[in-house]
Amino acid sequence: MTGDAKSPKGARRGESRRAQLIKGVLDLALLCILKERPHYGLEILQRMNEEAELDVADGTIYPLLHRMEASGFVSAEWRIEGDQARPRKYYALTPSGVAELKSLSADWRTLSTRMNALIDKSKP
Amino acid sequence: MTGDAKSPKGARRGESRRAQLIKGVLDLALLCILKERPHYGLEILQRMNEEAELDVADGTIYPLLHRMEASGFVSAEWRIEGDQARPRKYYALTPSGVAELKSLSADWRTLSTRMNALIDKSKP
DNA sequence: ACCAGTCATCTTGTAATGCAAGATATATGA
DNA sequence: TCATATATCTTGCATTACAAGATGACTGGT
Repeated sequence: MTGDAKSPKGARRGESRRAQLIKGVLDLALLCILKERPHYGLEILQRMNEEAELDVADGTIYPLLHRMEASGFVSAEWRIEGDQARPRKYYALTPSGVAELKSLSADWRTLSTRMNALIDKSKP
Repeated sequence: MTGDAKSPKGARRGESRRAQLIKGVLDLALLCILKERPHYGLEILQRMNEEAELDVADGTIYPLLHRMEASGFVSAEWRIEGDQARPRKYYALTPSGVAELKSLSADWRTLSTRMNALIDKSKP
């Protein structure tokens, strides 16, 4: 009746990091960018658009940053840099965020390897 | 007031194929698999899980197939194969699906190149 | 001083979709 | 007959990328 005898029932949603990866390359991109140095919001946006060509909107980046902060991967701090007058909110990687980056990028490597193999296989 | 002086409206983000890609590597994987030969639903599921390690559920694959069919990329046909008794629904690529595969895999190549560059840059 | 534009952050509403769980139906074997 | 396996499909929920809007503060032109 249930027809689903093999599915691991204990695995509630949110455990599967692979699903996360498939949906959000954005998470990985963000962690990579913050690994280099702290950035503020619009700066991240610019780097994603120009460098990674991900074509992200600011309505995407701020909720993403807040999710990452709530997960403990990112910390935020208002700061005044150099000669600019207004403070900007700088986001930085936490140690736990560094670990997450390591884990996510390993997952990415696996996924991209498999996908490339699939694509090659589908060619003459 | 509206603070909306910057939006270059028009064609900007309409297509969203990139968003599609980011979210759904599944689409690409499906097209690749069907390019080789027609498959029926659970067969696709097995290949995705074993070969691509995408960890997909059947509640994912059937809606995906129906979307692809509605988009004209995939055609479906009940068929009886060899000695098995019950018919299975075989899905195959249409010419338009082949074109979509070509387009999507080009997008994939771009994305994976940029992501790998980002990841490399974030390393010591 | 005033006003328009820019920078920067944040919120809201919508649409897409992956997924667990359930429903349905048929064939096979105990 | 009943349980199991195969196979397809549906439903409800949670996530989330995005457009559009809101807010506030500084700057430059007049």
